[in-house]
Amino acid sequence: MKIKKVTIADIANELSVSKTLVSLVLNGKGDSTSINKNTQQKVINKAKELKYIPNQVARGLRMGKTKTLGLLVADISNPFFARITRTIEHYAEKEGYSLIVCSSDEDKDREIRLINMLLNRQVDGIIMTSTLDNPDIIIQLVADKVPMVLMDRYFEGVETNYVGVDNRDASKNAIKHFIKNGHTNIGLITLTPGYISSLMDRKQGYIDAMYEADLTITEKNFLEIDYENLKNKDYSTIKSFITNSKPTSIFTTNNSIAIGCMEVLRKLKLSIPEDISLITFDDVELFKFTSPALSSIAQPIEDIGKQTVSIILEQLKTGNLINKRKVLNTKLIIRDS
Amino acid sequence: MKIKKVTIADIANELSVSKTLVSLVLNGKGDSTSINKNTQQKVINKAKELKYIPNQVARGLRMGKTKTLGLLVADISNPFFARITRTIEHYAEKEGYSLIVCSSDEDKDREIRLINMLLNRQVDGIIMTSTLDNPDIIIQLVADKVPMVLMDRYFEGVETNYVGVDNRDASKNAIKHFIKNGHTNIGLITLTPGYISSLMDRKQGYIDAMYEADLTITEKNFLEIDYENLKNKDYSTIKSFITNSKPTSIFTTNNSIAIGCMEVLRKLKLSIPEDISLITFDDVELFKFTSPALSSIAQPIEDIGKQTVSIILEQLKTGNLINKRKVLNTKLIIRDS
DNA sequence: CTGAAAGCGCTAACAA
DNA sequence: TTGTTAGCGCTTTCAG
Repeated sequence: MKIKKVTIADIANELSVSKTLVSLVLNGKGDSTSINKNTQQKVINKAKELKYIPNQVARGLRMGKTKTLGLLVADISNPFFARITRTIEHYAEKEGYSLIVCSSDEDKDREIRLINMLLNRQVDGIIMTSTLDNPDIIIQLVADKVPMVLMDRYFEGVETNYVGVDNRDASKNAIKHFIKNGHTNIGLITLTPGYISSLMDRKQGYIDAMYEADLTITEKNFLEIDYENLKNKDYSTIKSFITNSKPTSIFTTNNSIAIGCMEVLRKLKLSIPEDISLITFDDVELFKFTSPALSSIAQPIEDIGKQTVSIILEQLKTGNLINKRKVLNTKLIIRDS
Repeated sequence: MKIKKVTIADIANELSVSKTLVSLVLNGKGDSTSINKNTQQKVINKAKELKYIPNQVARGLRMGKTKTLGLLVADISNPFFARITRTIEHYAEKEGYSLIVCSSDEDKDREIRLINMLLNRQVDGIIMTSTLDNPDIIIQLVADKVPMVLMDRYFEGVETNYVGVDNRDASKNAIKHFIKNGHTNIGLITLTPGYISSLMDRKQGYIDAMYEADLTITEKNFLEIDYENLKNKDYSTIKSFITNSKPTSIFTTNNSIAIGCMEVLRKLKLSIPEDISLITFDDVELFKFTSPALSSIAQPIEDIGKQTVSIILEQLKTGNLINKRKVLNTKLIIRDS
């Protein structure tokens, strides 16, 4: 099927020079190895004429680096991750790196498979939002000196790079906003894999604020919805949570939950913010236009992507693992909800 | 930096067997080549013990296939493409394929660079939404027998695979809906690279409907907004279009334009649908919750992804290029706008 | 200034 | 039942 491929050997043969020379010239090392300008031009012309396509795979094998980064997110179709991916792609491309993108679907077995797949493919580094409950694999990666940066979620006690936001403080602020407006029965809806650091911190921020205001918290304040259910738009638990706990305000820990929540409130004919107030983590462009405009905590997506790539590139360039921790600022955007 | 890697040679040495044997066993060909069950187990154990990671790059070089697909979209951060990517990832992974994802940003030079990058990386096939005005490169790819499928956008006269929707008919229906509701001054806002097939067809559908209803169309009915401006949220041309042409209804050819449009209408204090009606191509989950709920043309995203992968896999399996054309159905969702 | 040769890790004839 | 050998296409000493 594939048409015979042109290799440097072909160019070398046609020109009766060595592969070495061709390789040197084609890699821009012609001048530094002082190869005849004339010969250089001939090589370049011939390459063009033959429509030579350098084989990155062979190159990767030889050089031990593929110029590829693995990007493992929870779900690429979530606008938060999609936008981050775009910025990561942008900054990675500047340095000649491509991205193998994959989604874990918040499934840890799947994530492990994907990490192995990335390792098989010899990616030069891995950027990931891990959904693991046990960081052993991550620790192993560090031990194996795999350049890596955790995004959005970290692991307590694991020495590696992390880029994210102060989830705890951001959530605390949101809850304080509720409290300031007289709310006392504040519900929190979060996701099931309860060990995910960002989600835990968001919950903790909630607790902090409630505690500080001397408000009591019981199990009735919390709902954990299963990722699978959320994905399948099965919002039944949200519905019963709202009807049972009757919160006057709700804090959701990510954008998908917020959407589910709006769906339920609409079905229940409860209006926002008259009946129930809503603030969510993650800002989505359209929240501005929803009815009512949704209040949210916006993450600095562009910056998260930029910092992430910059850290991984630093490791790739210096050849040393580093251990940076970048906690960026969020913005609480109060709209009409 | 990288720790010494374990190869099949290491396993072979430790066990005093040949690399061949190890390779055979590890690839599950132990039985078919009737290798001693015992030996097989020893190899497997040793591989585990040494934490052997197969090198896909070496394998790819040797076998001439990388088990990687290139996915080139206009912009991965656009929810339409993000969702398609997710489904493509899903179906590709089932067959062991990974995705190198990249965004062209509707920039043809960039797209050409990215196609070359994918070719360099020896992807086994390419799935793309091309933004090219000139299909020469695509024709060349076909000539070079690169498995490929065009998504969303095709090229007239180019014999290759395509998966998309009937843009023309879908748009025509939307406009007919406007007309049925008494609109005569209907604006169309689309994107600048006017040669993109899906966009052209959407415009043509508009023209069809207007023509059929004996409504006159002038230049004042059309606005083409530059992709860069749209991306930078520079909506000034939309604003002047609306104030000048004073349409009573607007059809936007994709979701980003619709968002820009809402932004402008809000600034202009024009309400939907009282002052201006709006229908857009592409449905976004949140349109249901915008104020007012936006009417849209929904594409069968799941199916587009599924068909796309299925076509490319068929080519990969049979080793023959095929030439399929799948035109899927859209759904006009009339909400409150 | 240019070339020969080795080898990255793997698979697949072909031998034994 | 297992091993030898020859590359895949490329880069890179080391020689000339």
